[in-house]
Amino acid sequence: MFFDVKMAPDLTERQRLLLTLIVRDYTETAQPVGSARLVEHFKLDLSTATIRNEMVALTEAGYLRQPHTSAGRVPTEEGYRYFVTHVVYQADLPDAARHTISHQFYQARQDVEQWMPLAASILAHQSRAASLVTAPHTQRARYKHIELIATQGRQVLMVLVMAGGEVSQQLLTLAEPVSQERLSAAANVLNAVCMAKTTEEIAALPGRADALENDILSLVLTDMNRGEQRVSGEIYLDGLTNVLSEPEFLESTDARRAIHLFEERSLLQDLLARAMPNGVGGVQVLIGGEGKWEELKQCSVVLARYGIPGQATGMLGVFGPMRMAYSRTIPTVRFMADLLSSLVSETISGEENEQ
Amino acid sequence: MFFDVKMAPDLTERQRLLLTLIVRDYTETAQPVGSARLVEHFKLDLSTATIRNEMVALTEAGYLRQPHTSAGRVPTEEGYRYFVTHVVYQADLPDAARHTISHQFYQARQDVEQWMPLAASILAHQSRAASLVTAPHTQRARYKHIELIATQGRQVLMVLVMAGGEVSQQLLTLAEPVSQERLSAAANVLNAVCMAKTTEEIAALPGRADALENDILSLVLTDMNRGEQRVSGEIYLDGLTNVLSEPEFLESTDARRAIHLFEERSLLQDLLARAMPNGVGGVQVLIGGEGKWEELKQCSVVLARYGIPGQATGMLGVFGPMRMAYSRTIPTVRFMADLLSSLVSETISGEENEQ
DNA sequence: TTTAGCACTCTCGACACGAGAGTGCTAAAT
DNA sequence: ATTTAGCACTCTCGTGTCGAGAGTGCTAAA
Repeated sequence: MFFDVKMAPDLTERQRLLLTLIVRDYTETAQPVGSARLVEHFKLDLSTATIRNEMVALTEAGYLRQPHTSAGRVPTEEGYRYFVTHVVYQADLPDAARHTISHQFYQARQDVEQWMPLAASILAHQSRAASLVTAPHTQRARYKHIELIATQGRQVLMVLVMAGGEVSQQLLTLAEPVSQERLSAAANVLNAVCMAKTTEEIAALPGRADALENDILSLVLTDMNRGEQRVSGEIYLDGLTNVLSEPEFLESTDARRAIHLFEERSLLQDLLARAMPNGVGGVQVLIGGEGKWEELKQCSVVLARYGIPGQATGMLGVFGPMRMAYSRTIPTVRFMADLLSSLVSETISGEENEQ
Repeated sequence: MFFDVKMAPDLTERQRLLLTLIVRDYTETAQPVGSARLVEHFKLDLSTATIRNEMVALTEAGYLRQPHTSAGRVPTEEGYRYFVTHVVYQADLPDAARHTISHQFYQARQDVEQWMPLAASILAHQSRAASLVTAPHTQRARYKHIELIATQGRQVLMVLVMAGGEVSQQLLTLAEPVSQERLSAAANVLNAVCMAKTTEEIAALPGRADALENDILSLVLTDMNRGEQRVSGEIYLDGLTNVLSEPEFLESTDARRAIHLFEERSLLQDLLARAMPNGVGGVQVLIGGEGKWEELKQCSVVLARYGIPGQATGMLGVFGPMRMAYSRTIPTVRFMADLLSSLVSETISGEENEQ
């Protein structure tokens, strides 16, 4: 979906500069930028007339548009896309930012449960927009461990651990009370039998003689299946208020629809699934919904997948108005994806992977 | 903070009726309601002039106000409070709603992790506002079970279960690799020693001879302490978009501040802690921030605590504009609190508590 | 005590008008 | 051939005016 540099030779160097400046200025001020504003604010050594001439070229090329006759120019979706692919895409995050982020994660490396909210918070703060992070998800769940803990009566807490470190809990109500010893025995048997197996392999096992073990086993299977069917685990959001105070969200009703997308988790999962079919790697930038998402008309989403392809991956990204600070957002998203990838690989493989 | 019925005898029966109708109409339409509108919409057997006379009385009593000279009346904070305490407070949720809610929970009773998001979703849907639910939290954490699971290398997953059913996971990096057998042995020892003990009791134990056990034990303690210091566990939100589309949130900047309150979890926890010092029981209604919360100027919050006092309690509530459908919200919140209380008591005590 | 009547006040939408911003075009300058 | 100055043109936006309409408070009659 990205243009190659050589495929867009239709802009002179100066036009490219002007487009860049217009995008930069507009993302800051949210005001259409005119020729005079451009020359004074960026101290250009050109007259406004020259700039106006270039502007008509950029407008005809489809990168700019005028809200009305006597207004300045505003980037179109193509304008943003040009800016993203040609100017900012390969930019790196400044060292200072890299260090502070690494530091924050170093402090939280102990506690896996803090990773996701921390990542969401950092993303939201750095990009000054809304962020989303999904927990890493094992595409092919592998059984690691089960624990059965008796509470009083017939209630039993089942804790199921996957190879990737995912943990799911469930409260069962048995037909009759069972002692902790009995439960532990059953758990031990199942742990021995199912170790490192996938759903299919477990399903293919011969049925257990013991009724209790059999019941638990089927629950384990449904639980693992449910995990696999989800596109990804829980979704962590942060920074919605950042985006709420942007001027384009003050009135426009279709901005409100976009936020609705974020609350309805199923919609969001659908978006993630369809936006990123590919593996870990590049940062995907969805500008204005790309015609596919009506709800994202005025918005942009910067997404990346992290983790280890084929084993456990999750997604993270930033959501904001189309007029977004891509030059800050894209490097941040890429860096965070790399960082989380290395954390996940430490967890799974146990290899020490200082970065 | 509630008025007693006998403390507010300053309203005649008819004035109370009119106040009720005005509140009802205003919560629906968000438009100031005038005398003519009142008589035609509710088919009153009175003239508009009579109603106007009563309105001046209600206005002088502080229950109504006029946005401007030629506008209808709008309830004041005192007006809402009167309505809440005298008209709607003891109202019950209709049977139909009770049944559907019970049904939804019955289907999800198996899976503890679904309770909170489900409760938040139901609250948001029923009240058509934003909802929040905190996980039940054991005020005095009691150790129940620990599980240590080796991943490759020096990484160990620790799963700690409390008596109330809370589970916390943590990823440890040991100084040197340790076998699963060794870990299981240590876990068994700790489980035997710490069973059903509180933080203080565990801290008072003599140090373990074994270095591994000692290390784990101190981690357990910090983890339990962290749980106790939190006002409550994770906070589940839902329905923010409901409240976002309300007219008072379209422009007003201080409505935006209120939403900010919801994102900054620490602020929210502070609010919850200060709003509900007391135990389980009544539903607390905060109207317009009650002078204590600047951020909630135009908003109301309906809160209740649920669970078993002294053992495990959580909070749930609804957040919306001051112009909120209290007559639907308050009974829903009360019912949900009761429902969750009985679920929690099942989990803790294991008693079957059909409701 | 209720109601009809009426003058009064205030909001709100429509309309007009002028200032200002920004443009496109043309012709001169480099 | 490119850049620039100049200028007419168009459009937005804020302001002011105006009239219609809504809703009130008051007074006097029922």
